[in-house]
Amino acid sequence: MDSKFILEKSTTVGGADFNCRPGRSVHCDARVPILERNGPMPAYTNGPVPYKCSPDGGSPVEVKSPRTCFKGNGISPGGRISLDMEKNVLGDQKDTGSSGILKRASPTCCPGMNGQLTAGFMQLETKNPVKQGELALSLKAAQGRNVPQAERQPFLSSHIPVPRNRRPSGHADKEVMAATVLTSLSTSPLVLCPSAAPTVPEPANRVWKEVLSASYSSSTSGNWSWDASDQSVPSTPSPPLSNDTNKNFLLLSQGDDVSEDVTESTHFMFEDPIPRKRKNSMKVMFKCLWKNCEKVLSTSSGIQRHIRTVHLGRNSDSDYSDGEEDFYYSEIEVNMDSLTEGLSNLAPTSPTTVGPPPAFPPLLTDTSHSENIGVNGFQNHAPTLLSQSAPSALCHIRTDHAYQATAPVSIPVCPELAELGSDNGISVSWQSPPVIFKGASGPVNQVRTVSIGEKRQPATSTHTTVNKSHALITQATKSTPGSRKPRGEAKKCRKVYGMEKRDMWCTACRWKKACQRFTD
DNA sequence: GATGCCGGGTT
DNA sequence: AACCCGGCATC
Repeated sequence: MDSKFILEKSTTVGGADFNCRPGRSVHCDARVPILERNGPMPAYTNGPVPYKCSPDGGSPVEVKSPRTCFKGNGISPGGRISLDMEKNVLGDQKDTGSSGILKRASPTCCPGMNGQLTAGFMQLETKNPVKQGELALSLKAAQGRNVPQAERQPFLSSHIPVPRNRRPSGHADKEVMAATVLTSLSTSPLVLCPSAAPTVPEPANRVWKEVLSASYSSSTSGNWSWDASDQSVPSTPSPPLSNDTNKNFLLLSQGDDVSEDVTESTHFMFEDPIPRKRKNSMKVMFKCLWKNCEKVLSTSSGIQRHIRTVHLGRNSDSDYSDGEEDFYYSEIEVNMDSLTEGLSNLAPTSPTTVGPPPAFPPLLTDTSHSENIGVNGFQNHAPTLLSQSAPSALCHIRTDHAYQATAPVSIPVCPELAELGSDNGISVSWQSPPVIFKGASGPVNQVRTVSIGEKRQPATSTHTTVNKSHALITQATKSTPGSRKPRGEAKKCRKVYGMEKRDMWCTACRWKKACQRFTD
């Protein structure tokens, strides 16, 4: 059941996939704390917390969430989480196992979370009467003001019906309210007790339900507009609430690109022909690697346009691209499950705090090893434009070694490219070796290898082709069967990195084999 | 001489 | 299969 899945996942943020490996794993692994994707969160888990989740009109489904509260060590969710997050950002990787998720709960990493979780918790019915009462009291005003009486559903203790006719309305206050509710809920000691009174006072429950509904409604009336497919979501039996949450989360930090690619993003998030398919929840996204910019879009064109217009100062009206943008974004795999989980867990920590995104994820702050890689693959992916403020915390960048990769998307990058950024007064380190991003979801549909010359000067592509043709002819004429191929023109790892940085070579070069990174 | 990498050996 | 290196062709 989708709802179950969504709810379940939304309460296990700990699974957020943070295994980012930009460029070379050698540096990346050392810098980036890799959080256990599926590991338990012992520090914050005191046993399953039963919830009942039911789709619209459906029967309740009990979901045992490993984490919805932060009681664990008796710490206050908000403060402790932020502290842990800072620690994690600073590189402390020792205790990622126990608090990995919470570390990423910092508002600085996931700004704008206060509104989203509400959607994720929409159909959640807690068995905690006390909390329900608190919720009712604290949110009653908001409910009465924002939820039309007609939309109020008759109370059913077994499930929470989702209003079918949600209307957009002012949502800021409701989001805050909902976040507050979630905070209260997450901190409630009774939440930890599955044996708590199973029945919930009707008024409280209703208010709770309405709060969530209102929040959900507000979440759908934010910065984007629903297309036809989207509008069906709230009324479908199993609305992809997690998707909504994700979308909200991703869009909040998006800024100027939100409106222009709204349709794409909604398609991306909602037009999944097989919504129940959760085996492969990884989505290929494109993350801007510009310093202090963590924009994540779902399409390469979108991220290119973003980089071109925002960072490179190019004419936004022109679609012309010289390819330079390719080197300022990277392809990442976003674990949608993790996103959902992250939303659910992060919001309660600081529901009203929408802090600016961190300067850059820890893995990228080290400019000497920054992996400013251009990656362009999966172009046939459903057009989408999404953005999130904490992609590094929830995204998974997979990089396979060039020599070992099979049909990867590879973008050779040379140090010379660093100068490209300085043309615009921007200093960017390009010492990192090129990387190959290979999507985890099946075969690569498109392989694009771009050498520096080719990439930078599309106009000369024909010239390059001519040269290559010539080289082939020359080779054919002078080569004999069994003879070695002529030496490639591209700089190899040895030349790019030098002997002193031999560890940065591709494996093939290290083994004195044909370079797999700078292929000809 | 530096570089690229084939071919073959070792683990 | 991963790793390493002698040796040769190429620049």
